[in-house]
Amino acid sequence: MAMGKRAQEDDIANGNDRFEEAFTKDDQLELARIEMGEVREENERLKLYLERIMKEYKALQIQFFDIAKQEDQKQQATEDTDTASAQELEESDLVSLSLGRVSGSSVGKDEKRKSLSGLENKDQKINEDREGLALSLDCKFGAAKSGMTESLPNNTSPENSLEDPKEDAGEPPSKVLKTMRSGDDEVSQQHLAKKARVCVRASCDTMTMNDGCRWRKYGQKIAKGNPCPRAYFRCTVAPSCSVRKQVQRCAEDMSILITTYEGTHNHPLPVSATAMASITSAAASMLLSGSSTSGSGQGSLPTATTTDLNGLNFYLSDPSRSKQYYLPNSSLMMRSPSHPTITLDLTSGPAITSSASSYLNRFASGTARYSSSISLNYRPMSEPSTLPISWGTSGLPKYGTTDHQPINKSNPQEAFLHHLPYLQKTNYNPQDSIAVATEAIITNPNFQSALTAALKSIICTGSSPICSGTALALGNFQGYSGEDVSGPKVKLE
DNA sequence: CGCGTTTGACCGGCGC
DNA sequence: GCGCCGGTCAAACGCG
Repeated sequence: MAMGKRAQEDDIANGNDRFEEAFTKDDQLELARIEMGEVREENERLKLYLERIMKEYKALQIQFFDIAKQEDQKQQATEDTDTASAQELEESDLVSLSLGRVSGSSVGKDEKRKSLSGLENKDQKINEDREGLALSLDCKFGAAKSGMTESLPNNTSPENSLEDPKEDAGEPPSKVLKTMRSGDDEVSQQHLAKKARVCVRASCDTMTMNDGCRWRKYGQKIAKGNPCPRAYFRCTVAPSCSVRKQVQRCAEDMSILITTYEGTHNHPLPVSATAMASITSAAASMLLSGSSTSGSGQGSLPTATTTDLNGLNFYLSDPSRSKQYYLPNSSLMMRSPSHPTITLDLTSGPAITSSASSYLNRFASGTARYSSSISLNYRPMSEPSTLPISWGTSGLPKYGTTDHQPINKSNPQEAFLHHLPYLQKTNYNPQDSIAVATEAIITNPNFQSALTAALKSIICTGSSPICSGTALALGNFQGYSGEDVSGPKVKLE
């Protein structure tokens, strides 16, 4: 009997254990369900946003075609042979090919179009895996698409190339272009891609701004209007890479370094180089797709527009129309009218005294919107404390390999490369990522980048803050080949 | 010796 | 046509 009693007690104890075990399991299940529900809700929200944007896009598309039609008729009627008209023709090519450059009231419309077409290009692979997402989708911008694929400075391609080198046709887009349209358009597209430039302004005390790439200096000139010499660099990561950059100090504020990138990388980039590539990529894609702008409503800038890209501050100029709005004293940027240039202002300080800088400052103020989550200020190495602990002392992420390119030994002071702005995101809260990303979708003119940010933030939520933060800050994340974020398991229905 | 920088020469586009 | 100017080339040079 005693045995039986003990056995009973044991049974009870075991029963309690099992009960507790079952209870905890149920609890976990319940928690998981709740989490799933939350995720679903988020997905639903995103879905709604996307649907709304698609609706707007379609409406704008219709309007755009009407406008384009009218413009064509006008041009045929007023065809002229002087140089001015030649420029206009070039512009019209831009419009017809990349669905971008449209002046006046239609700018805002193009913006979305471009954004979507860019999205189509960039996130195509992702979209293929997501039936419901259907983002790009029906944006059949024929030539525009081809223009994007090619012209999107590789900036995207470098990253893409890490994922899928096959897609990286390399810089000369001619192959891609050949798939669309013929002769003249092809030429103009190539011309456009070749001329597109992304100008980065950053407060920097060193000789050059280290962007992670390896550069070889091939020339130096004293440009008119600026006592500071302009240095010319060529990418040496790959012999065939034709990417070039110009580095020059701002004549008005010697602490500001102006770096202008031109061309597209046709090779995988080192991890440390994907940062600037991502930024310039988004900027260039915006530029080449004729983007516009959150700034359009702020003032009357007939030829210059601005926009925020994930909080980054872009200043877009259309030199083909007029360059007078472009930093007047910076010969680096305004010299060549045939070079559409987009300026990314990473200077946080009060600025420069030129009239144009007031634009930059004004637009910079718009960036504050995201400042709580993303720090965009470029800081020199002397402020290591600003880096999240998760980042190594070098500023490099600790995940992945150490496969970054060695710093140019000729410019040891370039070590601050790793302090690229988007890495500075310090107060990142993963739970805010979705909210921020969705806000980006709604407000960001560069839909492509915004959407990527949203997806990546979702994908990365729950993983390391680095992942989330970086993804959020980056428009393109493909460069981080070490992280398996390219094969998202998240599904947006 | 290899790699990168320096620097004067050269080329081409553009405006007058 | 000419000159200006930005951009590039390539030989010379420096450095490790």
